[in-house]
Amino acid sequence: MDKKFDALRGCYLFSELDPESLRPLAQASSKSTYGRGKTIFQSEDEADGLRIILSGEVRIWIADSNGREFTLAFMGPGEPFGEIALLDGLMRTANATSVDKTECLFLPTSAVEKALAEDVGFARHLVFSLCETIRHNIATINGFAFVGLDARLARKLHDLALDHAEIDGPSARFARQFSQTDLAQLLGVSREAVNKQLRALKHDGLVVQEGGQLTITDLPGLAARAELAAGLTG
Amino acid sequence: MDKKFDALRGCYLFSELDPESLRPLAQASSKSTYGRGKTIFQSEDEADGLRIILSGEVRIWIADSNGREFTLAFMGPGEPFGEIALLDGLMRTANATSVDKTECLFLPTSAVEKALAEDVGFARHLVFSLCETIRHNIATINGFAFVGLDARLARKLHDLALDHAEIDGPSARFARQFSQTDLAQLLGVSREAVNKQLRALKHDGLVVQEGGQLTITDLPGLAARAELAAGLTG
DNA sequence: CTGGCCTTGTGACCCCGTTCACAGCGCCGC
DNA sequence: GCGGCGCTGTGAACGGGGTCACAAGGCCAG
Repeated sequence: MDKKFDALRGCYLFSELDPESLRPLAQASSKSTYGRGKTIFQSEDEADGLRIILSGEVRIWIADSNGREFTLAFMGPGEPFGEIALLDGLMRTANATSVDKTECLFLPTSAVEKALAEDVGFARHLVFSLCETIRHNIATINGFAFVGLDARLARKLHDLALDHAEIDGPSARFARQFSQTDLAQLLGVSREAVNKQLRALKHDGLVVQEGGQLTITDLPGLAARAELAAGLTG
Repeated sequence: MDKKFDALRGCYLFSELDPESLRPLAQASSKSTYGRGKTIFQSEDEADGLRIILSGEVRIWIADSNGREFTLAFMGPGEPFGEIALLDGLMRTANATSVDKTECLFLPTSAVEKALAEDVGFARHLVFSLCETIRHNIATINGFAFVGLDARLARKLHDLALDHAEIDGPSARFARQFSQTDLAQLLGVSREAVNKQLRALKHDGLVVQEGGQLTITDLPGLAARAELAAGLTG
């Protein structure tokens, strides 16, 4: 089980925990593997523990009663998820689904509580993670309240590029495909509306589409279109 | 300075802290009073500490570059605010303004850090507070992404009633006036749009307006209109 | 009392995003 | 190879919310 131990040690959440405390934590944890598009947990479930992504990608999303979906975040290797319901003991706030085949390390509630009690560093990192989530959500609210779809799409593409693309000067090539439906669900609008805005971005030479693959050709231009300074001030 | 001590002791944030640890914390804190509509801190300021409302009301809000405002929350006595930037060390996420004359207890960063180190209960309460903020923000995002303005206004009035009104059977009388502009800023729409929806609510007998004072006459009806069950499921 | 100022009420007009309805394309499985 | 299925592209029609422009009432200060 040194694999689990190494996984924990490599995670920034535990970077300040000494190896002796880490060993039992590794033993209490378990690895689970999910196929493409599998449900990890659902909104309103009861919390069972904390998960850390080892490989793959997880989508965190909410839905309405008609099946419309809004994705709050895509999370990647090294990132923890499922902390909120675990920490406050209430129902899950959102759904979590694997995008591709993904591996997670699962820490049951009891193990997390033990780690929290023993390790201030772990607790602090979890708090940072919560704060990051809040800042991300406020940015989302800002977008809904203040920003037109044109700038919102530009901003989202810009953000996605920083996380999911290899940047080469002014251009960025995505490591994976984001469909127009993916983008629509990230922005809370219809797929057709995204299509229309993408057409505008292509027309203005900010992105190109080669073989179904979207590539950003002018990252600074996108940032300008996103009015990155505006709307964040207050 | 027993006033500060009592104020801290009355706050649920410190409910598990023993009096001996509380005493120095009370000494490190200071009370500040703000007039109507005064700025407490601004978005992008550096964090200086944590505040707890003793009396009055504080509005937490963001704005865009054109001056349009969106209010994230109204906070009342006993509630802490300003934790986020304090905990992650980054700039403030929002503005805080006093609504009426309000008194706050101010705990500088150093005092909070000391309390965090000494008292697990305090840390846990702060974490609960963060989680509550996240749940509130997700509900807001849910509204933007899924819910029409009609239901969103109903939902917001329902929520406001629970916090700011005395409930009398199916009806609720607000303890203070919320102008249409207030509601518009809570919902992220124009004042005129709120006016139109209010007209519909009045027409359907869910609210009445007597002398500029809005009163809810049918709380269950409002809840139904809000489709409270829908949109939260996922 | 009177002049601002804030609030509510309301209509006209416009634009954007939604919904619905297709068409074409590429890929995978049988 | 053929038939689905998911993705992209596009257009028509509709509606909701934004913006602009007023009018009217209440309240406070001078």
